[in-house]
Amino acid sequence: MSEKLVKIDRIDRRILELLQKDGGLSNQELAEKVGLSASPCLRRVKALEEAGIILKRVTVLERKKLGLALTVIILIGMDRHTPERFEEFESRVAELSEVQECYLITGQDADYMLKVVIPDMDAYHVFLLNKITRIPGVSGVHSSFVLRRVIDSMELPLAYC
Amino acid sequence: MSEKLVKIDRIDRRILELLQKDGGLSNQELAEKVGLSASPCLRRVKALEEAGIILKRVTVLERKKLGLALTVIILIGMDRHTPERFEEFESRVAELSEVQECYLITGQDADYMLKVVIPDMDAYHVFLLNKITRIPGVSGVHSSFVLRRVIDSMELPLAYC
DNA sequence: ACAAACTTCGCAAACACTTTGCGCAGCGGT
DNA sequence: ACCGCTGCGCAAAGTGTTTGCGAAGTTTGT
Repeated sequence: MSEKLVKIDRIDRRILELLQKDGGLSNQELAEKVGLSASPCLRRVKALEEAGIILKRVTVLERKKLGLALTVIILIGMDRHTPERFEEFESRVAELSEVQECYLITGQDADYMLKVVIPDMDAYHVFLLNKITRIPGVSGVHSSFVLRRVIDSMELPLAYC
Repeated sequence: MSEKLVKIDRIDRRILELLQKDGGLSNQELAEKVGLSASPCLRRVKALEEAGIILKRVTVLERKKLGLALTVIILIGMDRHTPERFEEFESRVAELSEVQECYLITGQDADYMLKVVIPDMDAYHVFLLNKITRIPGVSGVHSSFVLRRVIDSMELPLAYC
């Protein structure tokens, strides 16, 4: 992690746009799409990785094919707002593979927002009772079930660069 | 999209686990990690793609390096629950590059949950006023700001397979 | 229990892509 | 106009991917 500075020009932005959408693009395909030959294109991608702008590649799987039909948004309130409570909660949540996202958030109603992926209601019931409500400090839990996935990605808006 | 059936054995599961974490793994590295030679490993990955279990690869970028310091969870209520309202809302939201996630959810307080990534409060203010509240039918909007990102991934739990 | 049919492996050859060194062109500052 | 810097493309060398094929192990049917 040398973390050098990189000034992102039009071509870099295009590279980031394309790679965000398709991380499986070969360097050659990418080069062609941005109008460069393979070597400068690869050097740019490497530089973006060096700079820490490109973090990693991941593979996205289809949840339904894996029997994970249910996605739940959970809002959780804590009884006391002490660092110990938060640390305990966070390390316990980090152990749970069903939790895809967990954020500490502002707001009077909730302290944490979780996104959980799980096979069905039965499994969710077990998950909630045995995993979430067992964590010390958890006082209020509100579950919202996802009916429709309008947008679900990790793409960042590059328009502000 | 032939979408053939695939029975996921122990090795397939391992492949999916590894690829979820690091989509940039070469087939050779992957093969070594799962204890296979390159050719059967590649054939399995291809089969998982064919079956639609592996959806795509994406590249994850570092938001802070791109000047996107703020993440907001927005809960939105609609005035009338008609299909037209929902369709209009969803197609308008799909146009907004700042919106990373958008789900139609159950619950009395809100109809939609959005996750928005944006540079700062000023930009968010503009975004909310010019983009979100302008969409017909949006009646209640509640913003929660992300203070800490405990978990943020797209990994699915493979323990249920 | 045995054989046919099927599955899945590893090896090796053919092929393709990635990666590096190098020379050249364009640009900004003096 | 010249020097230095940056970034490009070409080409060669190095790696990785991909395919065909025979062997080994497993299941199915008789």
